[in-house]
Amino acid sequence: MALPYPPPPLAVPSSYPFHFLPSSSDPPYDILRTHPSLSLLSNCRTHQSLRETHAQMVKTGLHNTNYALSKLLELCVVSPHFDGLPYAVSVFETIQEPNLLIWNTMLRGLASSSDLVSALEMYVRMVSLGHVPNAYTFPFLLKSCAKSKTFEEGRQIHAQVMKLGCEVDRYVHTSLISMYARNGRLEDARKVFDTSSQRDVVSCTALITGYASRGDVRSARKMFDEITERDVVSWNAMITGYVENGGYEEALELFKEMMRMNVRPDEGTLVSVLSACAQSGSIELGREIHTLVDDHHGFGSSLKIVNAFIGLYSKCGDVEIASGLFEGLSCKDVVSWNTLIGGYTHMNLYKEALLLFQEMLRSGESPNDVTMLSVLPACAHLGAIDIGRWIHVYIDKRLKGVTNGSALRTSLIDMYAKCGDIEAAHQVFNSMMHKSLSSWNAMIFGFAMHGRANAAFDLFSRMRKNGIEPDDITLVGLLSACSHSGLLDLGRHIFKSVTQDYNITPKLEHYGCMIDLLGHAGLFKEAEEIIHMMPMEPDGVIWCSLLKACKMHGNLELAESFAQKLMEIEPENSGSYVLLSNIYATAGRWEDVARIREVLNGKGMKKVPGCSSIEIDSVVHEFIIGDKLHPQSREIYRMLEEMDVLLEEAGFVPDTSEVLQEMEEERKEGALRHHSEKLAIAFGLISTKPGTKLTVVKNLRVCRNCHEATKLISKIYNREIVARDRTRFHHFRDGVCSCCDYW
DNA sequence: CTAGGGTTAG
Repeated sequence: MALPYPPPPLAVPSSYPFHFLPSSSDPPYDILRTHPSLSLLSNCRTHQSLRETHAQMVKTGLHNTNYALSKLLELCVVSPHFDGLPYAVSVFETIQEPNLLIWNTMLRGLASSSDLVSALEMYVRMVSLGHVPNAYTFPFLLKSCAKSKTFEEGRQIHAQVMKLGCEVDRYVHTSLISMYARNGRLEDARKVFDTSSQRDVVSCTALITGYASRGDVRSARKMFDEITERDVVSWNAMITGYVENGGYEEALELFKEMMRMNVRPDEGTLVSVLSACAQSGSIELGREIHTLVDDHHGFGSSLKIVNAFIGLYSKCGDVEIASGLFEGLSCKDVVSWNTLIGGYTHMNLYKEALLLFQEMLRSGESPNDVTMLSVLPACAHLGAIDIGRWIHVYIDKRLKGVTNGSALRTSLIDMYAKCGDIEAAHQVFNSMMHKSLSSWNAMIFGFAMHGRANAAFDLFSRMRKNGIEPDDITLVGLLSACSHSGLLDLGRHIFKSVTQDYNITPKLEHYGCMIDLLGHAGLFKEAEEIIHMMPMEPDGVIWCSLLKACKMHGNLELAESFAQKLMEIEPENSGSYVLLSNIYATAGRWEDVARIREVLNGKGMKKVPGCSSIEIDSVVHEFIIGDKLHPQSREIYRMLEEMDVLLEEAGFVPDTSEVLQEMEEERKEGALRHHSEKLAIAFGLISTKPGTKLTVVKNLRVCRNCHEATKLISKIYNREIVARDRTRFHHFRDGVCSCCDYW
């Protein structure tokens, strides 16, 4: 048969930046293999040394050989010492005719990053250039599909596997099982599993992980028990499966059994077990393992294990030891930073969390999604909106397609709402393509907190129209919207529908909101009926809200009995004593005030100091009552004097009963003692341009005096002032507050 | 050159 001459041009997509030059013919293999530049390659531990070796290769002409290039790429892609993937990609793009090994190496690298799209693009490019994938290609590709949560692509790859007859390859077979299992498609995984008669440990382990990640620990255990020859990995998979599903006891039990059977634990075992200890609070076993590890095995130098210990100690409350271990690390990775930052957030040490985050940035470590999920709540607590905004930009720029995208947005909504910028929160919410239930919930809570009950309920009906079922948290959000706005009847209606319409068993929080609403309205009888009716004991928050209601309605008798309950439940909480003494003071019962103070002093308890913070130019400034520690203290107090004069001129009369109830030593400083929020506002006024909105965060509730004063200040200085107290937001503008004096 | 498990948050 005569071939056409000249041959027809190759159909090559024009968009590829490839130069189809004739491939350079590689020199004999032996020369290549022993070439000095190539032996240098394996010693490269930094990005810099890699580039130098690459330069060597260019000098000697090795860069034109596919063999040397594949070695170079492989090193870039697998090196644990640095992230060489971007460099690999840039080198790859210069290769004139990459061979199958090189394509596979690139896919290998892309599979370990979690970038499915790039991996698929690479595969499509490879195939459309006429390469036929082989059994080495698919495991990499399937790993990419397993990591992302879309199994559609995985199924298409499966079809390609079948077309090429690669399903008989052991590696491909297990990769397919794992891909389906990790995507939650256990039926499909099982089908692939059953096509082979040989049930090796590896396939079984893939299924164990799949069952466990879907919450089906029993099927996982059944599979585990069926394995005749278990290896470390299968033990680890089962232990992790238990940990993931909260079965810490079983996990630790299995670990002990594993030790009894003389299976030597590896790094992965310890990491899982330590995670179980951390989450279940088994600090003793954790310490035991710590001494064990220090004594025998060489695990002390393993970064992953040290990180696991940092997690253990910071979760179990020993932040000192955790930060000691962290400081002792000569080489920290993202996880080390994330773990300690998360530990600080966990222990409510928000300032420390933010400081460590800033140190992380200075050190040159790039934060990832997990970092942000720890840092954003810290911003939210402290009202650090500038840092929060910075993080928002960072997420948009650098964390575009990460797996936790939805969680990150939800965390941003919460951060903006808690930092006082409800509009920004709303914008983030509206920009979300895939809204999860928790993002709806976060937005509803945001509106509730800002006293915008209408917006909360509008959002709720939008949510229902979108066919989304509310959960218990959604309904707490709605109830708290009612309780922040005093919507008693609507609250009653929602409370009823919790059980009747949504088939949700009311939790303590639902009862709490309802009791708060009733107490606020002075309906103590009804509130107490609910307390008798509910199946659980009320907590401190509930008694506290009733106590506050008593103060508002001047109900001394009930106040005493509620305070009694509160002291029983939380004997070390000074709040109950302070509240009760305030109530006595309002009623003029000074001997009772003195008596309570004595009890308080006798127990060595101290009133929690009011603390307000304001963020100016990304720096959070904290103030406590009467505080003179700030470097600009003199200017602040000068401003306060001016404010007091103007307030008086505007007709402001302080409520003296609130002044009189201050503690003795505080009273010495007179009636002009300034609450922390006023200090923060004064500082805000002198540190920002006229007309700038001020946002203040306070740890306690705003007192009536300060509330009145702030209303006037917003008018006198023509400033919008947003203040967050313990439970909600107040937006002061032109002499009025968004809460309409109901809080 | 390949497959199963393993740190951080929620």
